[in-house]
Amino acid sequence: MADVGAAAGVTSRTVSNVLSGNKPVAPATRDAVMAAVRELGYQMNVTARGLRTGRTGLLTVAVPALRIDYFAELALALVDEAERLGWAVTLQQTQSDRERELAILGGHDRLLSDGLIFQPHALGPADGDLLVSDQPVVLLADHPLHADVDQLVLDNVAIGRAATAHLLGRGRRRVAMVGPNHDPGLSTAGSYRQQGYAEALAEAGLPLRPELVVGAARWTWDGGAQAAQELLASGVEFDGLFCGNDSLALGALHVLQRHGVDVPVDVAVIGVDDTRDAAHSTPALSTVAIDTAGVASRAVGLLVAQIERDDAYAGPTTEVVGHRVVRRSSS
Amino acid sequence: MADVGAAAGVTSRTVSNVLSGNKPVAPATRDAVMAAVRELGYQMNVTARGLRTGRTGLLTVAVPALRIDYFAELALALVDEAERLGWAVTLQQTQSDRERELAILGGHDRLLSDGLIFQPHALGPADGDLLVSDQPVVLLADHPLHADVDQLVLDNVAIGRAATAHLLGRGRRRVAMVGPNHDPGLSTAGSYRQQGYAEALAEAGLPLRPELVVGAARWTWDGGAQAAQELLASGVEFDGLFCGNDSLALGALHVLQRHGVDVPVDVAVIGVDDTRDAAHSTPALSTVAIDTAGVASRAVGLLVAQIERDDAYAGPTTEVVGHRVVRRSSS
DNA sequence: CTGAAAGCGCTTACAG
DNA sequence: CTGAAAGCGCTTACAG
Repeated sequence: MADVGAAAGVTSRTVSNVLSGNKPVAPATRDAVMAAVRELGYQMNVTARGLRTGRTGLLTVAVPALRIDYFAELALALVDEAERLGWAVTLQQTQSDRERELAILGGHDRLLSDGLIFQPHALGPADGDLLVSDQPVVLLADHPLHADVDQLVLDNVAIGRAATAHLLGRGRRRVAMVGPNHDPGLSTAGSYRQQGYAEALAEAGLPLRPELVVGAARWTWDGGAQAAQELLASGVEFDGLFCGNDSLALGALHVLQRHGVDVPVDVAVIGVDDTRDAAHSTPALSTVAIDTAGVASRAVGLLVAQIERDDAYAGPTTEVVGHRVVRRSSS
Repeated sequence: MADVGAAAGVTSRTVSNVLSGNKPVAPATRDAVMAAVRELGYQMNVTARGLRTGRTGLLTVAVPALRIDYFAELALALVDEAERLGWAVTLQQTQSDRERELAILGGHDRLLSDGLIFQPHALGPADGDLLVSDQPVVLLADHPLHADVDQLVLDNVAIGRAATAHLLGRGRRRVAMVGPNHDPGLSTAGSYRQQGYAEALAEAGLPLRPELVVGAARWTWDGGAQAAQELLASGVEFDGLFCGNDSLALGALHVLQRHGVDVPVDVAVIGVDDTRDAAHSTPALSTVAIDTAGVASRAVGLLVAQIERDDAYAGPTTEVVGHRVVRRSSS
């Protein structure tokens, strides 16, 4: 930068002012500096700028795994929203590994960035106590964590209840569920959604039949296909199927149809998330839509407000993320 | 860091050595330092470390748009591969905007990172001359750029030829194509794949019928659905359909089926990319698979070799990315 | 509007 | 194995 200044007949301060635009510079000086920049092929050292200003222009987004459609769509929505506000996003996957998630909470394993949006997967509510971070944080979670930070939380019990109630409302009386994950290490949305499922059945005065509930270790298309196989193989009768997410539902849908089950006549199916694929299946998949774009916009908004010490930022809040049933042809 | 040293009875140099692991430190000293770190809740300033070492641990991946399945899968494969080697990835979208792509080539609009993997979309071969970068770069492209850097290039003509030849090999004689994009600003893969299509027809001694070629401005599911509508509405007969990518093919497949067209009996369909959705449609979609994982691994490998000045790195190369026809039920 | 200088928080030769 | 000090390349009060 000093070299550029020398070539333009000014000091590095003026070069800095021209390049950053922080302070006004006389047009002639400005042109001379830009000419020198071009001639010397000067490119600013962004790391040095970052050290000085305390800003990197980067946000970190940490999710369990990008191979899971929901997290991929969430991450990409966050990238879009951040970009709109002039920030770039660095992606980090935890693979639902508890140690890794604790390291992120604890502020170790820190990437170069000004703030963190973190979706834990293997942490319980009490683990929030371990949040020690001197950097701005927004948590996205399946349940509130015991931590004094911004949190956007899904109401998974309500989601499970809404999905199940929808199928009951379509006249189904033997509604099966695919999804609960009893891995003790993972506090997934599965058990909360299962609770909602049970509540909806109870509200309708219907019995909870354990044989209608099939677990799925991984919430993927293959997991859903396998669960549907199991359900069909068991010979148990069912006329409705609530799947923990859309990936499971699409896999299940495929298997049901291959076995000659008419969806929705024989079995009505509903998923959760409203991923892009849901609208494209045949029949198109009913689902409980989670407002991913809304989550992304709110999460980035809160994080940037923290980073920029926005006056309008009133301190940590815990907000519940909205959801709504989207009825399509599968139910 | 000096404070931590004071609390542990050493200087910042020793704290640095303990934290970085660069130099051996006596166990007792080491423990004292770690204790002080914990007690003071010290978290290293990664930006300062970056300025000093000249490394950020970050790679930038710039693609046209993450809403396009192929680029999303490519970007996520790059994230996976980078993570495997201990690097994190910052994502940047160009929206196929020529100015933005030129800014990236020119080294302006630079993010904090040690290297760049860049898939241009609006640049012609000659634009490569504008590549002025003092940072390591790997280009992923639809055609070689005139630049002395590492490039991984698709052979799009061969891909179009292979897809079309596959349909011809299945006995089809009136093969339609969806995809060419005649937007002069975009040097997409479309025109190359169309050239391959034409070559395959010529090799089989079949005429090129312009009425069988339908453009698609956006290579999305909706774009494919719309193109199929047009094709059906035009009343032209066809028994094979080559789509520029899988998203187009899945949209077209949906519309064909909704209009009672039996795939593959009436019309055999093939796409390109082998995105995850291709295997999940009914019927499962035939496609020309691009070795995305291979591209990701090679791209990250080349970039890291440049960054680390690996002795095994022999200077810029241009390599052709592999592809192969995957036959499924749609053809 | 511009110069000369301090300092952001690390790492690393230079000594011991 | 550790201390004292320089320096990475910027930005920004302090002066003028």
